[in-house]
Amino acid sequence: MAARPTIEEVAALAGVSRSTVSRVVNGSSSVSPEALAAVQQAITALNYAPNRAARSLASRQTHAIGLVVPEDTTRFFGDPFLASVVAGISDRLSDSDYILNLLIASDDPDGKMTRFVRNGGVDAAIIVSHHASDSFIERIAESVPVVFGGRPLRVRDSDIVVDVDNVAAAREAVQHLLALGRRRIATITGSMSMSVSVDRREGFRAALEDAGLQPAGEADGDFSEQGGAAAARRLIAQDPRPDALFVASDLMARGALEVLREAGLRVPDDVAIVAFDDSPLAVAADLTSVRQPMAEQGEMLAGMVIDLLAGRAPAALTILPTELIVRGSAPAV
Amino acid sequence: MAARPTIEEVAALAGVSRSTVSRVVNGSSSVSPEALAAVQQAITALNYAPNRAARSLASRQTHAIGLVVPEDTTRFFGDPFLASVVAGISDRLSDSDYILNLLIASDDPDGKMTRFVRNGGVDAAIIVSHHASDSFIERIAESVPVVFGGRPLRVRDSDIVVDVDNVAAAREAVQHLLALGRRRIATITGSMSMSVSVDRREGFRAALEDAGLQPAGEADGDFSEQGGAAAARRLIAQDPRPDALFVASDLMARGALEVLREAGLRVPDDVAIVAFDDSPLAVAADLTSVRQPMAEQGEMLAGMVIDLLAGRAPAALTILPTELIVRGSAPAV
DNA sequence: CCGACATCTGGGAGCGCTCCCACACTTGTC
DNA sequence: GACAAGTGTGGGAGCGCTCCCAGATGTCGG
Repeated sequence: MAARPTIEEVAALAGVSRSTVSRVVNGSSSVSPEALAAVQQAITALNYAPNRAARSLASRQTHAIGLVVPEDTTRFFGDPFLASVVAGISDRLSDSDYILNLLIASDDPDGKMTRFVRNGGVDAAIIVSHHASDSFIERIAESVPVVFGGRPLRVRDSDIVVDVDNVAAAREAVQHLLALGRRRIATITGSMSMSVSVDRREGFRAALEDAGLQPAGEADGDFSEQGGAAAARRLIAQDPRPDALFVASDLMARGALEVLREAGLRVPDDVAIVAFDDSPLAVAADLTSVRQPMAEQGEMLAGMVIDLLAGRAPAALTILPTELIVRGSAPAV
Repeated sequence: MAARPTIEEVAALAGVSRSTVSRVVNGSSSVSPEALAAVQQAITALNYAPNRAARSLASRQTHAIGLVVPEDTTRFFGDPFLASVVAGISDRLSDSDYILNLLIASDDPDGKMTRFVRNGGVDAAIIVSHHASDSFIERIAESVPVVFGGRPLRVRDSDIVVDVDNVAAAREAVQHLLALGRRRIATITGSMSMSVSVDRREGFRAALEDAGLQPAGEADGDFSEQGGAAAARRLIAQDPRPDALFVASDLMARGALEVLREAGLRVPDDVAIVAFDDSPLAVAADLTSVRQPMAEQGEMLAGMVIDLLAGRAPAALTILPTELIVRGSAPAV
């Protein structure tokens, strides 16, 4: 907890002016080699670290990017999708001089998070796992540039979004189950306040309709493992029992698998499963799953924010590719 | 992205001085009711939010607390222990006017995280999941007050630590297995670069020694689900096979359970298991587990940091109680 | 009726930077 | 040899706050 030297002290030691030190610190080109060397030496000698607050105040930027996740802590931590996205974001950001600020709160009752953003806590925000009810998001978008991971339910013209084609991906997943000869196909959806859930259900319904079939059940699993288990319990209690499940996330599928096992149902013989995300969970549980490039999505989100802050306008809508990864829970035909 | 009003503009509208507005914003007492009302009105009218950077610069504090987690993102997200601790910290902090800054990095190659802290990014840091090799922690502790969740391997006099008695807790866990009549007891440990792992193994050994027994195996599961599975695989390959496992975390136990099931071994009949953490995972998997108050630990860590910053010196070492929660994986005698 | 004290208020100074302009000094050009 | 066009450098101003001191006003007791 040594006293922190100021730029002025570094300048004095290096025998140059404040400005020159600032140029060195900020990597400006027009500094003579001698001055550069002297300043660098002074910096290490004094163990100088520029004051963030002063820098922010003068330059009007914080060099911080907020990742807003409107979920409670438990959910945030449990979900491999979010984990991968965060990993992607961190990865991309570690090449830049921005730092990541995780802002996790299912809602923002006292407005602390919103206030933090509005007070100039971050230069921009990435928003993932956005629910229709998250009104504080709008207040955030008013004060800072924003990029969405996953389309918000109500898109405004100015919104910048990175997403996958959930409808098409879900359709393909269900078509795989159909190709396997399954006819009583049910789905476990995510929360309907999120567009991903709505879209995947839409793809599910469309595929069945194309085949002239009715859904064998739709249950909300709320994107959690327990929710997936509960939904599976409801679905297999039906008569006739579904012979296939399209589950909107690996995590919910894991919960469902447990329930099927307890019920003595074999996967895929009795019930075939296609899940979504292709997270490490899918590998571990041998789940056929729709791969969406989660880490890439994170990287892309981060890259877009950087572009945005650099004055380059990113594309309003980016659609990333998905791919059905076939494993044991719904094997190849 | 409306222009942000300054304190000066608020003052002008309210017909008072900058200072009075500052007093209102910071909750100072000596402001007349009329002035208070006028200022509050002006603040809402202009939608004023004080500039964080300016405030930090002038007051020399950031009102941010860093949570340093020296793990990679995947591990950070997967572990229910960390999830609960973070939840506890957020909870406690949400009553204060501090915000939480998650600093997650298994190491800090370019020193960005360290630099952030040293640049005055946070007022203090909470460090959890500390490994012996994390040298950047020391640099952080040099520039900012620090509180440890879980004893670091090398404790310095000035360190403030919140922990549980891992040795005693592990001992009790193993004694439960002994009381069940198990005699070939093995353990799956966490990473040996962490004191929790060393301590729990010590408790394991001590309990066996008290009973005049030898460990039936010790395997490092690295506190991950896959690590736990791999460790279990190694342990059950031994001859004679262990009839009980003390696993140093619920997450590793989950991995082990899967392996046991695949091997056709029944729990608890063939292999009894006592795990550690008593996270939601333990409930879901019906694991007997040592409860440690994770959320409370988080709350306590946060409270201590707040105390520290308020000039109140917290106790150097706080030991939280543990309790063995008996479930199906190692039922009551 | 005046000093002693509490209560409220205003404004100067300064936090540690960045940004911009001005000023050397060099180099090249016709 | 005068002028234009670079280079590198220094310092003033200012970012939007907080902190502190001084002043204004009110209150009370002797």
